[in-house]
Amino acid sequence: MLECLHFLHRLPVMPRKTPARPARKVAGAAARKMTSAERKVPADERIYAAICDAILDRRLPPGTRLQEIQLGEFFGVSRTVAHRALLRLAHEGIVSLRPKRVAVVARPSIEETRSVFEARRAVEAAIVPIVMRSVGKDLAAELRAMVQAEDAAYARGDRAAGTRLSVGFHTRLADMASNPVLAKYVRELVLRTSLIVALYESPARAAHPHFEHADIVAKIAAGDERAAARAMVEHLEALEANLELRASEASPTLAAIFGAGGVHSRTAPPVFAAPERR
Amino acid sequence: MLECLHFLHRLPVMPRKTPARPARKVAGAAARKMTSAERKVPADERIYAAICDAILDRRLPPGTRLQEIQLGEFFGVSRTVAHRALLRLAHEGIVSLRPKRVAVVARPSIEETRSVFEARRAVEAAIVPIVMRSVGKDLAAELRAMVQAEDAAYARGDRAAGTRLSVGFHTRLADMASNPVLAKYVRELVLRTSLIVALYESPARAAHPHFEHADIVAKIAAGDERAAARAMVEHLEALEANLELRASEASPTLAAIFGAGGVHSRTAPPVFAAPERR
DNA sequence: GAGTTGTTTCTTGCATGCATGATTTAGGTG
DNA sequence: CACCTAAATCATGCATGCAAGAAACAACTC
Repeated sequence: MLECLHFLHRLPVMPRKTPARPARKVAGAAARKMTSAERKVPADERIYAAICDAILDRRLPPGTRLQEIQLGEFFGVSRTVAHRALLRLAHEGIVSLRPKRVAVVARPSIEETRSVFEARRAVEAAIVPIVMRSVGKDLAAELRAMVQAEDAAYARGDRAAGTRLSVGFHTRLADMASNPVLAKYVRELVLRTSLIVALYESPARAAHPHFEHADIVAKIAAGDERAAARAMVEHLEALEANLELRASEASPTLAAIFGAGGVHSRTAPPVFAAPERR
Repeated sequence: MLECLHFLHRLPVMPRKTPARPARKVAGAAARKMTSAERKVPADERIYAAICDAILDRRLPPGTRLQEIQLGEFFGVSRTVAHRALLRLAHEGIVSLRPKRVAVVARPSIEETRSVFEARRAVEAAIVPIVMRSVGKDLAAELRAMVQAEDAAYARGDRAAGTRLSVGFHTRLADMASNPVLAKYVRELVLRTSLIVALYESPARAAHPHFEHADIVAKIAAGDERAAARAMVEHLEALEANLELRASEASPTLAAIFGAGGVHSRTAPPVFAAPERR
């Protein structure tokens, strides 16, 4: 029952205290393996973060079903807590949560894609000059280092690391603006972008590593606010242009999906839960 | 116990079904007074909307305590539902929700104020050209009408209506961009601005009605994207500049607050719950 | 009398039970 | 054999009970 949550390889899977009352503080040898960090961070935060991580790393594709009982069991908490995490994800447009229906990882529509990129251009273009005004050489150096690490990752073929660093570039830049509001928006939009890319990424793009981050950093270092902001906008436009926004394989006949493989029974789903049928 | 929720003058106060099971559909003459609209809109949405409305109308000042049981009773639902509404408000920075503590309407700090206005400039300046590109004469006319209504309200001294229309100008403009993401951000930021204004509004500002909305519309109609966006930025800057960002009366000695009036007992709080003490 | 400590009274955090509605499965019919 | 229908199963929505923690109150000491 837990095996379909492989995308969350978070170790601290507490064995779900006995059906009786958890006896929170009494805690024998069973529940005491809790890092101090985990004790402080509320459980719903952990679930939220785990799902975000999984989405950013593309381990959790759009359409995946997220049952609250399952999630709760995995993290050793009740449905209530899992539900809270899902609720927050739903507010941020990362999971789709319709009443009485199983929560699923969102599948952003084409329209939504347009909106998300438009918003990213607005927010991130604004962030660039803010960072430039408030920041010293040291941060420029940090950015340069990040870009180098990213390029190195792509160069050695480590796409996973490359993606992570690429995401890191945007979020770190956002953090540098010292504006929690804007930083939150960027994080949210980056997550949604991750879903979008998972759905619509053009296969051609693999061969198309982008040096645009380096370009942005260079323009930031050069001190030309206008040029730097424009570089950011163009980078995001390129990213969007590289998508193949065809009307996502809406429901390509179940046969086409499961054709060769044989249909799995409900009680033994594939490693990744099957994408939501519709 | 309910009397301190006067700011929510929402009529449908269901008398909280009997302590026994609600028997949802059976519903005698008691619970059947439910508009079809109310039946569809989930209860937590209604609570959320009611609180937002109250904040926008300045009926609900920063620091007001929002107990979930109280809220739940008022709307005829359980703590669970009220809690969900509070959770959402907390995500949007409108209420402050620290663990094990009563939720209170947020009191944005000075730093936060800066962030909110910076974000508004970024988002709303971006919205202006988007609207200009996608919109026909009819919408320009609608904007003009809104501004006229607003000015009229201020002219006749109806500040409540003026504020409402002023808020409406920003949110309607945001809606015109046909971008749900950006529209959501604007709604959120406008709400937070409302709290900020409630905290820091300079008394001088009452005498300072702003014709800047009219200016923005004029520049939009004129078709100069750059000028229009700049007008929006300047409008927001003026708004921020008009605040008196002194370190909010942190804790002006209890005596100063309750000095003349005599202290109310806990069971009979003043009409508006006293601002959170700290 | 001011400050501090102990006690009482709230209020929230979380888990769970029941009911509703969705989804799936099985069965029946043209 | 496809399509529709009915029953069973499953997952969530909501209310509530219990425990932990905070706030308010009271008493006590210096």
